[in-house]
Order: sequence, then structure tokens, then C-alpha cells
Amino acid sequence: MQNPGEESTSLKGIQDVAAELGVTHRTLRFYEDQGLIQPRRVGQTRIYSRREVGRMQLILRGKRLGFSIRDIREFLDLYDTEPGHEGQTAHLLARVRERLEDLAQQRRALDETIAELRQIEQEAATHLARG
DNA sequence: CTTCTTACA
DNA sequence: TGTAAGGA
Repeated sequence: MQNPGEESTSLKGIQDVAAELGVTHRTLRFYEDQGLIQPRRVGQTRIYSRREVGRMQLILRGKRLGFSIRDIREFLDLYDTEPGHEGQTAHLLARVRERLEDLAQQRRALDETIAELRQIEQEAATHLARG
């Protein structure tokens, strides 16, 4: 509410943050339940600072890249625990490689499916052409 | 099972 | 806001 100009205000309500990030307030609450974010409370109202919004952006990015909520929570926990440390980066690297391999496997599966469909396509087209 | 969304109390 | 229910 009360947020006309809005860009200089780094303290936002759930609806503002949700709109800004393109998610619903329920999604923000879901992530909160999952322990990914911990917005401050002023009474019962959640207040999202730039830190929370920043974390949300990281969460959304992790999601885009195909990481699970558990993975993302681990990343964030490590970042909180040992910011900029080797262990953190090593862990990230390991997960990224896992993800890359996962995607490579999916690509192989896709290629197989496509090849199979093309085969059928060829046979069907040939069959039609011959009458 | 995971990740949300919708809806109702 | 908790939660059931449902979709993907």
C-alpha cells in the first residue's frame, strides 16, 4: 500500500515485492515457510528490505536454472554462513556441474526422441508418397 | 513427491 | 493466515 513513487523505498510490503518480482504473495509466503527468506515483522506485517528482495531474486534465478528449493536454500545458507569462502564456491561448482550433467542427459533423451519421431515421419511420408 | 495457485473460513 | 485441494 502507500507506495506511489516506490523506487527509493527499500522497505516494501508483500504485495509490492510480489508485484515487482512477478510472483504472488502466496509464493513469498511459501518460500518463507521453506526457510528461504525471513522478512522482518512489524507487528503482523511482513517488511521486505533490499536484502530480502535480493535473496528473492537469487531464489528466482536458481529456480530458472532448474535448482530445487532445497538446493537454493543450501546455497543461501552457505552464503550466510561463510560468505565468499572456498567451501561455498566449491559446493556451488559441484551443484552446477550436477545440473549441467542432468541437462546433458535430458538433451540426449530429447535427441533420441526427436530421432525416433523423424524416423516415423520419414516412413509415414514415404508411405503416403507411394500411395 | 515438489512447487505453487486458488479459494475458503 | 492456515489449510485443503488441485494442477503441473
